[in-house]
Amino acid sequence: METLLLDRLLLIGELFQRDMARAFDGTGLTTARVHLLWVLQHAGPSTQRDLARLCEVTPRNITGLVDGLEASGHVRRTPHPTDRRSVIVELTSTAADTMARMQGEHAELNDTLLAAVAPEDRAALERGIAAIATRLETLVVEAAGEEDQAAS
Amino acid sequence: METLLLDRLLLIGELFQRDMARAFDGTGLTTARVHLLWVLQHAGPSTQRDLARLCEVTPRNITGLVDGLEASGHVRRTPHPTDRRSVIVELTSTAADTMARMQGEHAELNDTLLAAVAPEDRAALERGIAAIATRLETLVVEAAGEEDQAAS
DNA sequence: TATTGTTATACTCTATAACTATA
DNA sequence: TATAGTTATAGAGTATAACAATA
Repeated sequence: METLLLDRLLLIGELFQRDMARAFDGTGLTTARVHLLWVLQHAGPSTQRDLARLCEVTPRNITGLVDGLEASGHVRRTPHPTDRRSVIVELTSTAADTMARMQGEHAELNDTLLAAVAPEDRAALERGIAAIATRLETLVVEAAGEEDQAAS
Repeated sequence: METLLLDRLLLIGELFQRDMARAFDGTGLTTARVHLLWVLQHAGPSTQRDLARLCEVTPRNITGLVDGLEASGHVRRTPHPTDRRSVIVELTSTAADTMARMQGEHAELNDTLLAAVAPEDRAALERGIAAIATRLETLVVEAAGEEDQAAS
């Protein structure tokens, strides 16, 4: 039985997750926490409310993740300069270094995987994956829209 | 800034998960439980120990997942014919129907996504993804091996 | 009155360790 | 003595709801 392209894509996603989880193992970091660090690195210092929106989770969840990351020394809570309700979360310098290193490894992995593809196939591969990602994103957005409609 | 191929692949993985989770929403099913159902559909009636190995999860975890799926009527526990320690888990007929339908939708999604790719790019895409999956699998296995060695 | 974050509570997934029944 | 599954316990991630402080 031939393997569907879809199954290979799912396998790739699983392998990524497993590899990431293994890389964090022993550091006290988890997938959810690294995701938050990643978002912080890209967005810069942010309120917890903004982090909740960017991560698409509840504010309550951000409280828990920030609690953990603060305890492990990866982030710092500072008061908002004008809004006393808000809290600004920012990476510590060691965490910023860690994230920069991770981004480097990420680019390196990208190159390693691309090197496994025959040079004459690369352009078509890039186009095909971009097309699939776009199509899938449309499908997911449509499905979510229908659900919202059904719920109202 | 150009998007890395790796980032698109990660995005595709996330979108799949989100779409799956949305599809189960309201049915009482979760990603972990559907995964177990999927394994059961492919392996046929199995002991919990075999399910633990196939899902790469602890036996304790299987107990919990089977408890939930039994309560929701998706699986049935029956005694092992010869080994009185063992339990055989099998899909109920309704769950078998559900899984067959899901497999159909899965193949349909595969076709839909492939249809978004230019016909002349498809062969190269298939080859490229297969090459990447193989390379990544090798990397993950190697990394796990090093870790095992370090732990001993 | 609306918003930000937290406390309270609960559920799922996951793990390890100890235990029971059986092989 | 080893194996299959469960109970006990624990921790992370997630959610909703109620609440305090502030806007």
